[in-house]
Amino acid sequence: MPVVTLPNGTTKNFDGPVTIADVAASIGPGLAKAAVAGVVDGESLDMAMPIDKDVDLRLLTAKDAEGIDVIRHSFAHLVGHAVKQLYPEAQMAIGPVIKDGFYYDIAYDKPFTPEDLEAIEKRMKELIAKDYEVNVEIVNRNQAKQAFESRKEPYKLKIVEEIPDGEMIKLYHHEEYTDMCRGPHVPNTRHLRHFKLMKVSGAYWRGDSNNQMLQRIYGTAWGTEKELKSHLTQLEEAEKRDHRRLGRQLSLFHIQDNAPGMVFWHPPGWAIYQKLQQYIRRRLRESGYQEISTPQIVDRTLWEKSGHWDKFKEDMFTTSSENRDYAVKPMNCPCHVQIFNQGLRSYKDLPVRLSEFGSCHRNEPSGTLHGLMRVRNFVQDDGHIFCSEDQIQSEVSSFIDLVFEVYKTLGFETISIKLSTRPENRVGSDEVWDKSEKALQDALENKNLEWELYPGEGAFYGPKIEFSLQDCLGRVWQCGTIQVDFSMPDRLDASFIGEDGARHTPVMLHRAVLGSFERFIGILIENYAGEFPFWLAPEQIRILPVSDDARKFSETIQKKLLSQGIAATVDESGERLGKLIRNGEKAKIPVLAVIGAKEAANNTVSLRSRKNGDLGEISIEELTDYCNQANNKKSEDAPIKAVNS
RNA sequence: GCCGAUGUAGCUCAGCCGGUAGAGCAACGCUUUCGUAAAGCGUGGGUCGCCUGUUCAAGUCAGGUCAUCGGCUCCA
Repeated sequence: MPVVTLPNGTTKNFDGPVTIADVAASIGPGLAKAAVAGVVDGESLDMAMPIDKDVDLRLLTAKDAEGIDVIRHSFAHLVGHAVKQLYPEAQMAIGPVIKDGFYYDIAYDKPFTPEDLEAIEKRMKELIAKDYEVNVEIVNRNQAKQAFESRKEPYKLKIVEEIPDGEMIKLYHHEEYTDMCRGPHVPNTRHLRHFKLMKVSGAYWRGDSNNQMLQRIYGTAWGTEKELKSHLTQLEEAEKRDHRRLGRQLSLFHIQDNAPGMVFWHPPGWAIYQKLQQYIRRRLRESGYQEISTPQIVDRTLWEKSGHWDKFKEDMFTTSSENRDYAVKPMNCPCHVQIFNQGLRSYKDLPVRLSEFGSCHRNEPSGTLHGLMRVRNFVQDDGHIFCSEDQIQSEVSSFIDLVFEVYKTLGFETISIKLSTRPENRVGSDEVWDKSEKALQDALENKNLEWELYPGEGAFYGPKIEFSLQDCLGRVWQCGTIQVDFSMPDRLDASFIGEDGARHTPVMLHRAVLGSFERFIGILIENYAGEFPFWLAPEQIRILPVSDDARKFSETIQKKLLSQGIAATVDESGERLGKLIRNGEKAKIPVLAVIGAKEAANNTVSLRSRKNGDLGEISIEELTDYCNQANNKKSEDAPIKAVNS
């Protein structure tokens, strides 16, 4: 006599065993039709699964995130169904749910072409239209093996072998196609409607680069057509914001064949870079850092001593001269230790905070390069804090404040934090690990911050905190980090004289706020869609002379603005005003200043903002005041306020 | 590094079954001196990524190579 309790607290009594589908039907025909699976006492199960005891039940539909995941998972099976009909020789590996969709890894001799993808999608739509029942069957290991032996599915067999004893094995029958899955799956393909196959790519079996490469078919799937459309629109929007595309359009930078992964910054891009760097430089100075600069190329022996040569020599660029081998620095820390090591340090000197905008080269594999986001030459806003163990917590604490302040200034409000603790292979005693992990954790907790723990994910030399920010499209980018290092100061002979008069080894904190300028500017370009806030904009004000008569006055105004550090230009092209405005808007300039006979007579300019159009006249003094304020406060578009107030 | 795709004018792209390249925008010139997202007319511009091969003939076919793009792996 099972009693089923629903989420709203109501109960349903049944005379004997029922299925989840039966319960749904007893609640109402609408729900029975919409339900794709049920959660029974916390476990997600198929609609066909029986209930023979008292349980809590929650039904899943396309309106629940979990329900959509069931739908996505079933879409993966549908790929299998279609692929096996079209390409019977193909062997199915795994087909899981991912963010926004699903994929299926498939072994097949011939590469799938975009035409194949279209054919598969078409066949999937035909299968969906049949509204066929998906039947789930619980089997034992031998039955599962037999099924996939006869179906010639070697990858499925390997998976069967690895299912732990006692775990339920379920086969899902989609007409003649059979797949294996933990489930649950939709009971009928009528739940599968709103999807699109996106792309094919290679993927290693089990994600191991020693294994065979399979073909992965990616798809996106949603509960409603509207959600699908909006997802596709968002992808288009992301493409429009692509920093490589905007980088070309706005002439910010380029990368060319003979210097793969290295950036040629154009004047506008370099202007942004400079403003960002000057801002960070100032913030670091205010936070007690001393800026330094260290060599690009250092003798191999230093890298041997630091341990980098052993681990990363393949990824370093090397050169030689007069029988000495050198490496181009892949990171700045060993050089920073060299500066710390000059002269004798006392405990009274600690913490020593050294910062460098250090240009590093790493020979990243060719296939990983990606615009500004993954390059071979980048500049870190790097810094190393040499301190005592007791100082770790307060240093970490003030670093966290710095990260939050900088991200906020740069337009990012949503920040997530990861704490990674000791891995299996590590250096340093457990006591020191205990102490430094606690220091990081205490620093986070004292600020009431939410953070996620990643046990075992720390570096071999110490635990770390990583900061990720979320951009306006919801994408998450890991940027800042602070890492405790017990190893390098010792390897490179760093020491200080303690209160006791003896030599001690300092702890070293590696830290960066932005990470790399290249990547961070890439993120900024995409976050702002190329429409940089006033203070960061490479061209802040473009003056548009209505006719040639206005040129003289335009140039006078430009000089005045330039002399106050405001990036102003005059459009000398001689086009008509409509065209000048169009070009200014396309160049995403925050403020356009129109100057004609009227303005020249009144000693004013007429402003037009990127966001709000024509704003009317403003005096030159007011304009410069507000621009200076905007530059200092790093606010968005202050000249607009000037006119409105 | 691995799998697949791509590489033609400054940019975006077309170019069929091999017969020595084309559009729009941009640039340049002339006319126009203009008031809030495109004035009109005209002109110039290409070693078709690079190398080798097949062919009477290669942007087009084949092999190699470099780079880029989408993923995978990696990211000290």
